This record gives sequence, C-alpha cells and structure tokens, in this order.
Amino acid sequence: METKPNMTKKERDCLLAIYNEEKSSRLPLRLVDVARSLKIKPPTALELLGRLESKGYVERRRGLISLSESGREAARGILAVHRALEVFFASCGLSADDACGLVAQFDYIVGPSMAPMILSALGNPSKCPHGYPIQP
Amino acid sequence: METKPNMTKKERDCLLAIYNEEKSSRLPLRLVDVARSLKIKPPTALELLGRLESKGYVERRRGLISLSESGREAARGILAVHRALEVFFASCGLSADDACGLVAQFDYIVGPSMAPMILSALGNPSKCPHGYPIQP
DNA sequence: AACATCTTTAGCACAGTCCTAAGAAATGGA
DNA sequence: TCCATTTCTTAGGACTGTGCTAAAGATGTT
Repeated sequence: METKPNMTKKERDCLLAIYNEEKSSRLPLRLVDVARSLKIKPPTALELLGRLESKGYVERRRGLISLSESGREAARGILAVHRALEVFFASCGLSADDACGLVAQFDYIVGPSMAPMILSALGNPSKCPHGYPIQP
Repeated sequence: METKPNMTKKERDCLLAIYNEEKSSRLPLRLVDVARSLKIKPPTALELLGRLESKGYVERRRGLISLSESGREAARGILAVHRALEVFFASCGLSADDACGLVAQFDYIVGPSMAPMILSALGNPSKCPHGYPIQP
C-alpha cells in the first residue's frame, strides 16, 4: 500500500501552508501570500497551485485561494502522521525541531491510515513534541 | 540536520541493488544486470550510474560495476535505517512486506546516524521483520 | 483618472527520469 | 582468426517538477 504518494514534497508544503494560514488568520489567502510563505515567486506558486487545483485540493475564486474539503482532509491526514512520527523521533532522542524537520521530509509519503496505528504503538500520546495536541 | 538527502530515490534503489548483488552473487556486475534489476533500459541505467559515480559511490572499470568504499558505507547506512524503521512500522501493525515497501520510500532521507537511536528506542531488536539480522 | 498592487502569460532553464535507434567495443565460438 | 552475438555508449527525444524574469492584464485605492 501507500506506494505512490499522490503529491510531491513541494505540494505537501503548499497544502500545509495554506491549511495553517487558514486556521490561524482571518483573511482569505492570496497568491502573493502563498508565494511568500513558500519563499518562491508568484508565477512558480501559481503553477504549484494549478497542480494542487487539478488534484482537487485547492480552489481559486477571483484570486482567493482556499482548500477544498478534500484538501483539508489531506492536510489533516498529513499533519496527523507528522505529529505521530514526531513523537516517535523525539523518543529516539531528536529535539522537537529536529524531529519536525526530519519528519516533514516524508510524512506525506506515509499515508493517513498509518497515523492511528503509529499513535497506538506509542501509547496514544496526547501531544506532539512541540506541545500541540494530537487528535483522537 | 539531514535536511538534504544527497541522493534520489532511484539512486538509492540502484545503490542497494548493487550492494545486494555484490553480497549475494559471485560477481561482477554489468550494466545489463543493473538495468534488469531496476527494470529500466541500459541507457537509463548508464545515466543513473554516471550520477552515482560522480558522487563517488560507484566505480566502473572495463564495464564492471562496483561500489566504492563510500558507496558501500552509504548502502550499509541506508540498510541500517531501513531495518530499524521496518521494526518500528511492523510494531505498528504492518506486515513485514508492507513495512519494507513503505520504509523503502524514505529510509535514504533519514540519515545513518538515526539508526542506532531508533534501534535503542525500540529496545535493540536483533532482527528485522523479515528475519534478517540487525548489526550492533 | 492615475497609480499601485496583484495575477497571469510567455518564455527560458535545469535536474531527473525514461525511451528508441544506431554505432562502437568486447566476447565467445567455430 | 574471423564472425556473430552481446554489451556498452552516444545521440536524440520526451515529460514532470521546480524555479526564474519580464511584461501584459486585472483590480483596487485614492
């Protein structure tokens, strides 16, 4: 299973960036914001968003960028795996930041169905190493 | 740390394919063998080997392909991480084959220094889920 | 209306992965 | 030794993903 990730690392970063901005800020996202937060130029960001849109994860209406329901779901799945694996790598001795940085390289490959399995193998921790809560 | 893998997935597969063939067969490896074992055509394999050679992992002499000492070291490092993570994912409930397939997607990203840390967090298991021994 | 900002298009570049077709080199057999 | 087969290499093409600049088009603010 989970042999072919249906997105690239950059697409993963973009999805999570949008997800996090949507969570934390009131405003609708614009292309320039996405570009800035990914440290790429707007035309590059546009192309990236185009790929994400064609996969059904992102919607663009009159320049305003938002995640589709399936995009939000995908982001939540990646985040769940991310936090679960962070806990594991922190338990191996990495700092929270190192664990985060390492896991970010491949969390999107692992597949959301692994999250509960990993968490239960770790004794269902309630927080990731940074202190953020891990959903049930 | 370990932020930029110094090889691609394909290069990782090639390195390990050569490593395993060197271990198990009477030698020496040829281009066609590498191509066959990676299921690609010889010109594609040649290009891949060229990249690996320019990174100092592979040596080609009169058509015979072998790993350099640093290639062997890199392969051992990836394998150590591979087996350590296999143990972990098997403990999460994956079959040996599923764990192997999953871990193969990102073991080369993790970096060899993690292997002992992972193993010790898992209580220093002596075998991977397939039954192969894990070195001290 | 004018200016600033934002989006989009067009064009280019480069790495990595893959192929086919054909020429060059090596090998093994008779 | 010579030929045939196999192997290696070169040359060319293709496509994805990632990035850029420059300029055109849209939008919005004053």
